[in-house]
Amino acid sequence: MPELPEVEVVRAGLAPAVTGATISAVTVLDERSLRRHDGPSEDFIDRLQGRRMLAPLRRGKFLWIPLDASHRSAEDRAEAVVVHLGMSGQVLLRDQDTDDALTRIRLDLATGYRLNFVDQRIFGSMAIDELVATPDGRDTVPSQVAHIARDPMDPLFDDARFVARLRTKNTTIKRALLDQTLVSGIGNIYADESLWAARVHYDQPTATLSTVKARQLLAEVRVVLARALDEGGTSFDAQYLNVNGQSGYFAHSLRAYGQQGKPCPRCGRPIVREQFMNRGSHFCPHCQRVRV
DNA sequence: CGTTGGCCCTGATCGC
DNA sequence: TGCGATCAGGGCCAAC
Repeated sequence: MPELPEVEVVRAGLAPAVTGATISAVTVLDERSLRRHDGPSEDFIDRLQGRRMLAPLRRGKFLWIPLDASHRSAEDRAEAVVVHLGMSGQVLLRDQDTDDALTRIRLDLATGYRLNFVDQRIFGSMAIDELVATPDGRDTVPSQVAHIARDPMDPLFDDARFVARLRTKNTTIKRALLDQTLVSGIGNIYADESLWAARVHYDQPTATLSTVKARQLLAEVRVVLARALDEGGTSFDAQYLNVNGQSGYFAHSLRAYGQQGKPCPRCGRPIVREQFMNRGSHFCPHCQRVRV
């Protein structure tokens, strides 16, 4: 489900409710949602109950809430609650008398709020993870986030390095956009939308993209992500909702994703959907051609 | 080593 | 109404 804009909407929605709040009770309804937690659910619960949360952060599609370190000994590493929404995860901000279907983990806060981590397919997860320095030493992130690249909305994202790495890769451009170690936060929807905007075919080998074209594509990625964020993300159904259970509106602005059979907004010829990497790729065969 | 196919899962929806 | 097939926004890792 959620890509960078949707996760950022969740982060921003969570911030006022969790920052400075203390966790009073933790309920693990389905242990499979702790697959990325290094320990049993009792460990997750014990380490979280009574802890105070700091302002939530995000990189790409990963969201985390650092935990207040005040009660720990100096040798302990700082840690955070990491949330990944996978394909179908949501975080819903509720009162403590409200339950949601498919809630896998529930956090009750001393302020009276309840956070329901809801996830149909259980590809998402919550975990307590230690914070480590990023390879460039400029930031601290959960260890399970350390291997991914900065996202394109990050002021420290290195455009030149990204373009240079594209050139050395033996792969095609959509694969590269979805490779979170090259650039994070882009998923199937925004990959298709950005490629459409930049008029690049999904199967174009990255090594054959000119520097100019690569930079243009990166610029389109940023335009698409920023606009989607501005519209509250993409909601097709109840699979993506913000923390208050509301839909985003970017589905109305999609140009390629899910538009198979409809006219290309640029040239009027039908958008086509093909299978690629076990998913759908939506594109305009006229505007987006593989250039050798 | 870098790249890739297969797999992890459930529930909503659609067609018969 | 019932039921099986199909589909879904992601990430990981074994196997090549």
